[in-house]
Amino acid sequence: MALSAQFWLLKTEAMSYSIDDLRREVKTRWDGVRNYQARNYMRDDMRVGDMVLIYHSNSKTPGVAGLAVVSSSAVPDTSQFDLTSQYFDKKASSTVPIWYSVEVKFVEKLSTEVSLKDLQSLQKLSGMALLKKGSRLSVLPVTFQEFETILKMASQGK
DNA sequence: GCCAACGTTGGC
DNA sequence: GCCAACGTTGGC
Repeated sequence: MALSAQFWLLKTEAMSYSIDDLRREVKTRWDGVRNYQARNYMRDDMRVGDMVLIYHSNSKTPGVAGLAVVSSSAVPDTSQFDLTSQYFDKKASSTVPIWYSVEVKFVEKLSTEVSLKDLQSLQKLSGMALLKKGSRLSVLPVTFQEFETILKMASQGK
C-alpha cells in the first residue's frame, strides 16, 4: 500500500546530526528511528529518488535546513542488534528485525534556513503534517506543493 | 527548564 | 484488554 507521496521531511537535532554533518558524509543511514509509524513510512513508502527536506528540530530556531534524496531503500537498522548502541532493542533479532532505515544522500544546504515560524506564517502550508498540533513524528510525508513552496521561500531568502 | 502531547510499558 | 505510570519529543 504505497503512498503516492514522493516528498518527505526528516527531523534531526542539529546538535547530534545536522545538514552540515550530512554534507560532510555525503550519505548516511537514517538510523535510530524508534517509532512504528515513522518506520512504516521508511520501510513501506520511501523510494529511491524521493526528495527529502532535512529539518532541524529542538534547536533555537527550528526549521528546514537542507535537501537530501533517498539513495537506498529501507534495510534493517543495524543499531537494533548492537548491544553497545543506545538504539539496541532486545526484542529484535536478525531473523525478525523490527526497525528499518533508508539511506539518504546530501543534495544541498539551503542558503537561508526556512524557519518553523516562516512555515507557520503561510496559509498555503497550514495543512502540513509537520504543523499539525502534537505531531512528533520524525518522518513525515510532504506534498509536492508544500515542497515547492518551501524551496521557493528558501530561494527568496525568507 | 517547562510542560503538553504523545507513544510505550507493564500490572492487573 | 484496560489504563496508569513513565519516557520522549520538541516548541517555547
